[in-house]
Amino acid sequence: MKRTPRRTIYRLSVYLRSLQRLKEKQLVSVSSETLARATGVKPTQLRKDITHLGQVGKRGFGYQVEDLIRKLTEFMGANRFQPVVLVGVGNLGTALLSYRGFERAGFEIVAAFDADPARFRSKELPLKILPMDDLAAVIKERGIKIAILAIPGTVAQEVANRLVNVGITAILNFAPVILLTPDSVVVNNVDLALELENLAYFIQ
Amino acid sequence: MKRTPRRTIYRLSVYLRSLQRLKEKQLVSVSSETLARATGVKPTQLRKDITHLGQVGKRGFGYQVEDLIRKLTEFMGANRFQPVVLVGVGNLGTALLSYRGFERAGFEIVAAFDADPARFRSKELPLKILPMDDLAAVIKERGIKIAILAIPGTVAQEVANRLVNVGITAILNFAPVILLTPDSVVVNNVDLALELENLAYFIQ
DNA sequence: CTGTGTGAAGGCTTTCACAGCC
DNA sequence: GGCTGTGAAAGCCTTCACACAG
Repeated sequence: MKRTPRRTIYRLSVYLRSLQRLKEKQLVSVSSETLARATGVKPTQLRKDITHLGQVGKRGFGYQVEDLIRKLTEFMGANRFQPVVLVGVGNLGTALLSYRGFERAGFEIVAAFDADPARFRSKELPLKILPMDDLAAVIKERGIKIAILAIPGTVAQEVANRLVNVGITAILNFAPVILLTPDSVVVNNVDLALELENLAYFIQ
Repeated sequence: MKRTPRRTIYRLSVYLRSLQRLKEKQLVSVSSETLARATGVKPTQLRKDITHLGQVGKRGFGYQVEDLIRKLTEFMGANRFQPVVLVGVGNLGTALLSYRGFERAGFEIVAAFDADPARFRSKELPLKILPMDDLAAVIKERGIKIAILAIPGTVAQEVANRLVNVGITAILNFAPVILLTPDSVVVNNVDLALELENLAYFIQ
């Protein structure tokens, strides 16, 4: 089997999400047609994507929901159910700390850091906020690989460097800057203003 | 000139962002090489993208920062500096309300709605939260085109339908579902859990 | 006969190589 | 000489058409 394209991997996550909802509705099997419609792609695309999982469906019948979920989960990793650190507990960081979606997807924020851990926090947080000085110790000790970066752009690169130095290999970056990292580190950027700007372009 | 690809439009926003920082540093001109490195793309790609703006650079010299910013801004729209409504003021919605990046990018959240506007809010918000019943009136009255959706997936489709019905044509969707909308409506999805999941796949 | 799996075609995006202008 | 602009080539992803299994 050829290397799986990045786009395909992304869509596979989407299918998994959608299947979990179908399972909740007690659905046992599903056709590529139905699942494709639920996820906003074309049926052929979905079948092609699923090819990367190996032999899965039954011709003339469709996919077993449970089976497909199992195969997808397995494919997406081994690497899920990972501990994650959050760096930066401002407005956005606070929201991320309280976000239930991560948990459902198999991730747990096990530590949160902020330059000023003592600063007033308006709500009770589920986690004690640690000072940045503890970053290295916690990450190394627990062997954490994934970090969420929710800090101002001005300090993002510097903090990213520190994270990479202590063993982080995957960064979900909310700072509106392009991080320069070694090739061995993978970065996903979420730039909220960019999304809006991009959206606005398409308004006629 | 051919139609500008979606990916290109996206990158053009990135260049604009980066140029604004360069301008703050008093830089007057910049080469495709330099700007490309700052934004994480290849110089040829950048030049190809900039082609869509028409004749911009000086050969043998580079791009005038101010000039390029002006052309990019113009190209990206007319449609920036738009009023935006926020629907859903939970953890994430609150963070978005306080997020300064939108403002800097030329967007203002002019109204925020929640199913339960009276619910306890831990911090002072810059805007009064309105009940969902006011949605139609506010959007129609002010001719708003863009909405940010930060509500649970279970109700997202229903609310999206309402938004479309009252004139919204662009949705920034944070709910982890694929929204079904008419072709005339453009939707950008930001699924935080998906981003993490995707990231985890690439850890070796 | 239904609906998956897949080679081949088609379309889109990126990269290359170099012509052209300052 | 240096750096942009761009046709052509390469690469990647999506769609098609249909073989084939249940």
